[in-house]
Amino acid sequence: MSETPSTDISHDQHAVRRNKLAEMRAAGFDPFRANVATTHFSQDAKALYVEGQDNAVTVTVAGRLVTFRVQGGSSFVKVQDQQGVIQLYFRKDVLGEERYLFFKKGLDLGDIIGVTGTLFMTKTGEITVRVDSFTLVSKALRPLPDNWSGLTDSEQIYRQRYLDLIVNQESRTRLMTRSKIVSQIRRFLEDRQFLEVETPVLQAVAGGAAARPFQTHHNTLNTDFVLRISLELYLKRMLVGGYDRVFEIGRNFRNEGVSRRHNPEFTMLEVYQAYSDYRGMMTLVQDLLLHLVRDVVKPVETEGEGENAVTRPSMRIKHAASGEWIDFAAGWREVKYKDLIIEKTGDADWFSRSKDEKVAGLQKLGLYADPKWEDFELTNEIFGKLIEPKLIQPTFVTHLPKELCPLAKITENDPSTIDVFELIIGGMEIAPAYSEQNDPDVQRAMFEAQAGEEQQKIDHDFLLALEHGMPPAGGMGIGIDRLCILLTGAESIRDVILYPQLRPGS
RNA sequence: GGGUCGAUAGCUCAACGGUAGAGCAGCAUCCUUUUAAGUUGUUGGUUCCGGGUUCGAAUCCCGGUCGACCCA
Repeated sequence: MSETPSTDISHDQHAVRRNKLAEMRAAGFDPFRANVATTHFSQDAKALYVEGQDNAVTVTVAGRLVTFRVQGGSSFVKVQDQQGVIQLYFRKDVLGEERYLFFKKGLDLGDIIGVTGTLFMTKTGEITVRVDSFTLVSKALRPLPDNWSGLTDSEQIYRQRYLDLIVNQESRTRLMTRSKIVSQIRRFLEDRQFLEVETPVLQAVAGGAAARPFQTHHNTLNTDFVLRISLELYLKRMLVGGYDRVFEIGRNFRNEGVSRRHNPEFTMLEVYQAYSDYRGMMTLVQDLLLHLVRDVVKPVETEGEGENAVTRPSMRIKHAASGEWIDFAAGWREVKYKDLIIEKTGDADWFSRSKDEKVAGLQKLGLYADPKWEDFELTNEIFGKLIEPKLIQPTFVTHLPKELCPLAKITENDPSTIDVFELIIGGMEIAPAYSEQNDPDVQRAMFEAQAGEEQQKIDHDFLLALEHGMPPAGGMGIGIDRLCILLTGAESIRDVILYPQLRPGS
């Protein structure tokens, strides 16, 4: 140990950067008070370059420094903005001794700068800005993760998503695709005269689904509330109110497990269309998904190899979990729930079997069967465990058992099923849709049958609304997060949610 | 909730009972068209936290925190 404390901070990047900032401020320049009037984003700027006409166009662009290569009196750096990366060329003889020194010594990877200069093409063919002037507009006091290896620690990726977005290009584009998907869903529905509405998150009764809600409390009303678990019941009130086509894209909250496919808060789209039914919803959801694949995801397929390779638009997306290609352009399969069960069990009389026989049937299929389960739960275990995960290509499963949803119309010639479908793609439930129940008496009876002893959980205000008359309607929901998993080929819901739920860090 | 695995420099990773290392980044140096990484030199560690075993622990054991995967 040395007698005198070392003042060498060259190893401490945070301290080095703070020193540089302090020197700038001492010299009368504060980067955090500076700004730049940009004229273009990076890719828009590059698009202005005309082949062979170097230095004809002047642009002002800004972004974060992501590469920094000094070659003596000239330097190449790259900045990244929302659109991507653009290369900048700094020369000592253009900028002058003092500014070039500031550039070389004052700037660090991660800093945000603005530059004005002219477009030219380097001898290796990259469109580049020849910098006439530059401004530091934000100093990064912390170093970036290594731009080459990226950020791999999943915890840091989720907790410090901004770092992930800066250095991991896959995350950048995947989460941008999510934004575009949501935006295009809105446009698609608005083009069909659907109105976007916003309904309460804080509710007295959490209805519309079977899930455990989060509880909260309003102080001045001195009332307990729950966070909504679905959008359904308030949107149907809109149908009663005469909004014939409505939708909402909103956050739902379910106080349940966290997994690769579940986040406690997640985004749902729900759509209701008066004078339609579940078959109308089939057309709507298929049109919507084809639009999203064609115009947002824009998959391409490559044929041939090397120089002869040709890429052309495709409608196929690779399913990350199975490696199978999901073909959206092929005819979408439609099959009844009962037929799938009969096919899987090999028992044409499955639905008239006793409960004991069903328990035995599950065990024969290698499934755990809890004797406390109801008949429909036993059957649905087969669907959930053995059938749904295998439905990779888009499949409408129709006519589910009526116990699975109390809000849909009973099938006219089969009182054991309801007029609904579940769209399964990639082994995941993507979109359920119903012919909505609008008979207030049937609806009340269904609620009471399901609620059992928990009568206080029935939304009587919703039943009152139905008694005023709700038009017949088709309703459909899409889990936006799962849709994004599917369309971006992600492996986990955390990859398509900017800030997935984690335990608070230390 | 249960099981398995993991946490080492700013980032990516080695070291698996015997002096904690490398690449990138940083710092210094030379370099005016480079494409992850130009030259030469060089700094940098509470090995997640707390106990224990041992002459000696990043490493073995126990407890905890956080994360990933699988199961419920």
